[in-house]
Amino acid sequence: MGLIVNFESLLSDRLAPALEAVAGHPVDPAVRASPHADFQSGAPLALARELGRAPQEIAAEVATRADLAGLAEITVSGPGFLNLTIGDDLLAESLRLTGADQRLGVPATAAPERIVIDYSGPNVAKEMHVGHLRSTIIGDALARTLEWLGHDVVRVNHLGDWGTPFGMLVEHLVDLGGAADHSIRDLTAFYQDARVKFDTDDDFRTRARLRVVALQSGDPLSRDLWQRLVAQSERYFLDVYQRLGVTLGPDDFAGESRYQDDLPVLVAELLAQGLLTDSDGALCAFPDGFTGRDGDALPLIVRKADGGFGYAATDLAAIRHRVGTLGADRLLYVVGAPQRTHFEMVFAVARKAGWLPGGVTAEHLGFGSILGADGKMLKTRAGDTIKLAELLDEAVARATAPAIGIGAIKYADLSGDRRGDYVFDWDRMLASTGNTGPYLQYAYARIRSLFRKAGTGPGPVTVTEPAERALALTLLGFEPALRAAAGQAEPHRLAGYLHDLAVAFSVFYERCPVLRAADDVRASRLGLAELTARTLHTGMFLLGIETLEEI
RNA sequence: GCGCUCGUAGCUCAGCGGAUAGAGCAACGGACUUCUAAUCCGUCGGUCGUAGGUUCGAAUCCUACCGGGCGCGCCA
Repeated sequence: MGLIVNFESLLSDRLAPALEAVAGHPVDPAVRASPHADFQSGAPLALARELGRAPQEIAAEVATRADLAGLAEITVSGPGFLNLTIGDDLLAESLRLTGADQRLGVPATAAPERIVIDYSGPNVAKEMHVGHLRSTIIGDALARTLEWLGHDVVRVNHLGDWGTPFGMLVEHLVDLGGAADHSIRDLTAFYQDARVKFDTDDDFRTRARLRVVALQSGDPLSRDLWQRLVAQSERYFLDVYQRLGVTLGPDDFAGESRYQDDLPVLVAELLAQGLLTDSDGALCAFPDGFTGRDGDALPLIVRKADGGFGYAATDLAAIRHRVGTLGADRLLYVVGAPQRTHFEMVFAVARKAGWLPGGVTAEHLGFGSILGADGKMLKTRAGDTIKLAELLDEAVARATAPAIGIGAIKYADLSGDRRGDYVFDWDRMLASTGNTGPYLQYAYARIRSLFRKAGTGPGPVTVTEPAERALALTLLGFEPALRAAAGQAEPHRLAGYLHDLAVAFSVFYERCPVLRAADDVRASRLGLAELTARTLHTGMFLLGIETLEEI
């Protein structure tokens, strides 16, 4: 169901008429959470100049006129702020309503959209490395969140499973006898061996090029060998996803190869619309507003001079498919920041070609890099890229439980603004204090421990102590936090909220004995604890962070 | 060169138009016969890169500059 108790909007609704009466026209009450009260409105300050009156005077008049009966106390404060304090009974009643709701007071969206989220996207025949971590974690958190809010989410794992490297890889497999059953570790060495041969052996290079042609023209042997590489890689990816607690499954793979038959059609459509220009044999689109190093228009190369297709063509084909066939209303790409220009160009061309109609939005959700302690891109001491599987191994080894190690990595990634770079630091992410995964997991485990010992269940909540009040208010902030996180594709807003909640609970836990309290108080505090546990659990689930019953 | 992005406490980060800029770590000092002290409380610590501008009000918006990162025609 979802029954919202959103004090900001409730207060706004009550203040708006009073403000309008004083100002003579509608005014945004601008209600915000406040450090000086539960909520505040700064609207009178904005009106002072216009009305030629002192802001305190305006605030006083608004306070007098506003009908806040049964909702809040209002006082004038400071230079002309309106401080709003919710009544304790209303707080308790709001908690009751929220607690009685399966969805913790968060209604499913009234306007569900079909949202296609493109994330993770590793390369076949290559091991996943830290470079795939952020896309996988952030994309999954967004997928979980949007889905829970009632949207129809389609996860797409845009595998790198096609293109010239596969001529080389398949040819190398032929050289090795074709039937060998390689592990993915073998495949990493396999890839490097193939690469070396490609770079040093002219004969092999020629065969590799012919192999690409054979593969792309459907030669059965080539396809079979290629398919083995793909299947084996997919098994490995799924294993990593399972360890990471990521919701990408076998049905979500949609590699670049899937669009190969669409590419000639796509080129024909673009040509027919006059959107392509021949440039030294390559077919390029030149969307408006993009310039290169020399100041000339920047090309989006759709078909290379050798007749092959690059990633621009595949990305265009993917849009065409996601909108035309999957019926997407919204396309999200959780892909590193460096590809920003590329996607802007692809979107521009797709718009012009009509594959992205007006009602459909496409967003590139970029993210920063993971840096080492030296402030540079995270690498091993030897300077190699760090394999994801090994990173997960280390996380598990360093933590007291696998879920804590994995949760620490994921939370570290989700707790900061995704656009910024972040410094990877085991000690910090595994710390039990601060804005970390372990801190949230610990808070949750403490609550579960309470219930194991309680013997009785929670009862009606009454709010009296300051720590109870603070916790109650924080609990009721779940819905706005979630809305902010989903609306702007910023998981760190939800993460920050969960940390605030865990802190509010910890303070409550220190100051307000639960099990030793007298009957009614005990039941009430168990009620607060239970709602906290449910909120933490839900929020952590939406971020993809596992909860533990005990630590 | 052009474009994007980021410069907030010693460190790692929140805050992104409103009241004395907040956390965690680090440093120092407190709280466990008491529900998980993997916790909590306190102290110390900031010309919010610089300079202008807009505004009643700017870390937040605009402009310029400085500094870091990234991108800019056949890799994805």
